[in-house]
Amino acid sequence: MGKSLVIVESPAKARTIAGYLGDDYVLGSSVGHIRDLPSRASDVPAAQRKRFGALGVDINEGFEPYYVVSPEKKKTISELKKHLAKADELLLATDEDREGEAIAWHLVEVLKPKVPVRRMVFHEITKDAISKALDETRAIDDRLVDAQETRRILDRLYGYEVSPVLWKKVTRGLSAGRVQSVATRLVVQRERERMAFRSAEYWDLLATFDPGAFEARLVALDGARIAQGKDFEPTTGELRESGVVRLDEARARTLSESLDDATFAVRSVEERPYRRKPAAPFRTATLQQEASRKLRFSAQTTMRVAQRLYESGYITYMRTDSTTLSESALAAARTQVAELFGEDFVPAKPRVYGRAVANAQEAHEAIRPAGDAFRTPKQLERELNRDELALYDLVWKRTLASQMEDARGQTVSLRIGATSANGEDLEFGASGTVITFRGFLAAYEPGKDEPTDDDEERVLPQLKVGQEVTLEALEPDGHSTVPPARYTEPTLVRALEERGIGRPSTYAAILSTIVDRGYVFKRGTALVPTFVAFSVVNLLERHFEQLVDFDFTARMEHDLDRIAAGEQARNEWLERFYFGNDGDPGLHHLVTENLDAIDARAVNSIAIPGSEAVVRVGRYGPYLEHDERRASLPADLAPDELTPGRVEELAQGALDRADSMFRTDVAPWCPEIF
DNA sequence: CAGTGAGCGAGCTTCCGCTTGACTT
Repeated sequence: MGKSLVIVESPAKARTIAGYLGDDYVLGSSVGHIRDLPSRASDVPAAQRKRFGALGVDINEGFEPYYVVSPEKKKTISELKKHLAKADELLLATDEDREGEAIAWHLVEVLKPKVPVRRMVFHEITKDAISKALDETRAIDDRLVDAQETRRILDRLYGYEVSPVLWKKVTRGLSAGRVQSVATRLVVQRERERMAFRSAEYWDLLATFDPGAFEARLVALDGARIAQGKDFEPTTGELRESGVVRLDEARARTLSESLDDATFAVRSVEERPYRRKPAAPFRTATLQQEASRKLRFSAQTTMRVAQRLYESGYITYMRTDSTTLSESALAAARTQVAELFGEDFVPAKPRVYGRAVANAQEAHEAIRPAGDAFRTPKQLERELNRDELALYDLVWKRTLASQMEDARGQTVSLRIGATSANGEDLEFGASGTVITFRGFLAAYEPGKDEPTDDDEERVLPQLKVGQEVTLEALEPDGHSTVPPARYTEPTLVRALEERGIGRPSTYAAILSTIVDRGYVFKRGTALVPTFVAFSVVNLLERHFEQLVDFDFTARMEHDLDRIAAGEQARNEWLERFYFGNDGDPGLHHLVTENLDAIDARAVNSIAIPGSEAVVRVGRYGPYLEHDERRASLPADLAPDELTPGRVEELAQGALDRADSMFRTDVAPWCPEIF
């Protein structure tokens, strides 16, 4: 008698909470969303099909959605109904964010409870937080539900209206969406930069001095700074700044030889304190980044392993945008740091990390070891497999480090001067860091995408101004500038997260989507765009510019907040997006009347910098068009590898093999395009 | 009667975000 049904989203969470609540409570889980818009018209009953059409939204009647319960969810719902029949109260404990609020609302709509319904929310799974949540229940926030529904409908309209444009103008089966199209655009833009990149060569001198056999580089010649990589314009390879000296190989060799009899003396010693703070505890995006750098896990692997750790009670929830630790977690971390490293490593006050991300909803804690006392990885060696243990180790170390003291030390910068045989003044520079107190570094060193010399710990000898040093070795050293690196899984996720695009639950899925659609392929860890991606991005940039603007989602989020606050009407907002107003044509117009304005041949033509040839994307894939001739392109060719030289080679290859050579004035590949 | 081919019409592709199995490889 008198039992309450508590519904959460995750079955694992239900199990945990059941332990904190007494026998008066029955736990159920929705296993995520329980209803959604139909994915195709045939999922809508025939009688409703005319009204809701293929969109599942009645665009003429207040953008009313038609929701369907998918077959896989029928069982979940019947189980919840069974529990509800025996309960005399329903507590909706879905996550406290936009999606969680909507799930709660859908549950009420579908379960049609006859007993009182209350909404309860908590952001951490501790006994205190849950009992407090029981005392502070509220009603469902209908405005927040409105905001979620608006988001859902916007994504449906965008995805289901723009994708067919791509089928008509590029190739069947393609897709566009608020998230995937921006992700694809980022990857394409980076490749365009690489294609436009012109390398520059520059030289300097690398000296080794005694005492200490330390290395120093030539930094100035007659008072002018020696050019480094960052001084060159990426698209021209030209020097950006005029007061800078660029050395070529000959000059570097001459300079080197002119120092044979020179004396070298310390000109300056600059000592600065070094201090470095630990990074915040993990959220989904940073966990994916570090697991990629340190464990070489894909985003998908990281999430799969984290899911297992979460379900077995080793870590807290892994899909989160929050870096907050609960009070009990802070205490656990501080206690363990004191035990393992000593009191010196515990800061006077717990460290607090602010909101790290745009559009964070912070419905959960940071990702950390579960429980009120953290188990060490060593204690778990027998129960976890290799991948699980490695990921747990990462989470555990990062959590402890986040509650440890700063690393402290000294940075020393040296300048060493000499005069060449030709009377030129040369200055060499070296810097080193000595860490005197390791602080958080004792537990955890953040990974890097590309290791650099600067942040290596390097010890320089104690030297005084005026002191002479001996030249042990002197080598001219050549460098060339490199194009911006391609995105990898974690760097693309970071770029999206920075712009508030996508959610923790979707980061890994976004990567699969753009790969599955044939927009991106992986070469090692690098994400390489296909020529089809270039076509799609061309089309979207030229004809749906505002939709692929990098700030589109941020603006949407801002508007959804206004809807949630009751400052903006849902229908007005959707009306404007879809049907437009003053000057803005709206999406509907762009995908219907304006369709003829999209020149398929133009968007499917990709110019090759420095070459007369163009790549065209046809129904059967990309090919090269050059001098009225066509040549097919190898499927694994990266766009930036299509240099003018490679174009010649491919064109020649096509000529040599008459069977694969074809003329441009016959056999149209695609009626729309040619 | 069997095989071929032209012509026509119908159906399909697609979004984001929440959560796990159930499934195959």
